[in-house]
Amino acid sequence: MDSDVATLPLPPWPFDLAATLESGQAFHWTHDQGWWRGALADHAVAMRQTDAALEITPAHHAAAAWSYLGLDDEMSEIIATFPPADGPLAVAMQFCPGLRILRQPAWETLATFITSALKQVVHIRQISLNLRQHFGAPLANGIWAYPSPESLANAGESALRQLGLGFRAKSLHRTATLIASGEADLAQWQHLPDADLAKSLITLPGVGTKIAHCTMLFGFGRLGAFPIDVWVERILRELYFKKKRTVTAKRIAEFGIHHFGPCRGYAQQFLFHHARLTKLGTKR
DNA sequence: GTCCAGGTTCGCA
DNA sequence: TGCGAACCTGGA
Repeated sequence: MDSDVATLPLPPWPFDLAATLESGQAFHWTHDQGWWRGALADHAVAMRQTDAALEITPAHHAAAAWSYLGLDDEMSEIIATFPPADGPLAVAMQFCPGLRILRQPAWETLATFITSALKQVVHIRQISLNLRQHFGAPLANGIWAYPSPESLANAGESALRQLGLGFRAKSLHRTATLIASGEADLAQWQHLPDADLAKSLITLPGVGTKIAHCTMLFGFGRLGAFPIDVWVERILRELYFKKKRTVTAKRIAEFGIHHFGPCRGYAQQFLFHHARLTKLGTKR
C-alpha cells in the first residue's frame, strides 16, 4: 500500500526522525513496522528515515513533511549563534545532534500544550489521541486530525473531562470557544512580534509563560522562544548555577534568555532532550 | 495507600 | 512583586 513514496535526500547536517518526533514537541506519532504514522495538519502520512534519505507517503505531502520536520532550518547557522565554549550545551548537542524543532499547526500546538500542564508525556499522548478520536476528523489508515476549536467548543467542558483532562478541560474548552468565536485569532497573531505574541497567548485560559513559549516555538516557528519547565529549570540551575542554591526561578529565566542568543529555542530543546533521556537533574 | 507529573491561577502578605 | 495552595487523574 506504500507504493506512492517520495524519497528525499537528507541535508548534510545530522537528522534524527525518531528523536525529533519523540522529543516532547508532538504527541500523536506512532511507530509501526518501521514507519512513523500520524497527521500533518489534516493529512494522514507515514514517514521513515533510511541512511541518507527521508521517505514520505503519500508522495505529494513530501514538501509539507519537510517543512513540518524543520528540515529547511540551516542548522550550521543556528549553531553559530550559540554561546561559544558552553560545555553543557555542547554535551547536549553531541548527545543528539539530529534533533529539529517541529513546525506544527498553531492551534494544534496550543491546545496540546494546554492539556500538558502537570502531566507526564505518556498521559499527554493519551489525551491527544483521545481528543483526536472523539472530536477530530477521521483521515486515512486509522489516523485522526486534531479537533478544530469549533469541535472542542461544541463538545463542552464535561465531555472533555470524561477524556481524562481533569482541570485542564475548563481551560481547553474556554480557549477553544474564544478562538471559535473569532475573539482570539491565531492567524492574525502570526504577524505579531515575539513579545506581543507571547502577551496575546497568555490572555488565553490555561496559558501561562511556559505554554505560551512552547506554542511559539513549536507552533509559530519562533526560535527565540524559550520555554522553561521543571526539566529546563532544573538543568539550568544545576549546570550553570551550581554554587548558588538560592537563585530564584526568575533569575534563571533571565539568564537563559540572555545567555543562549536568538535561537535559544533550539538550545532549550537540546538541553531538554538530553536531560530527559539521561534523567539529568532528577536525583538530588 | 502515597506521591508526583513539560503549569496556571487565585488569594494574601 | 512574591509565595503558597488548589486543581484532576493515572501510573509507579
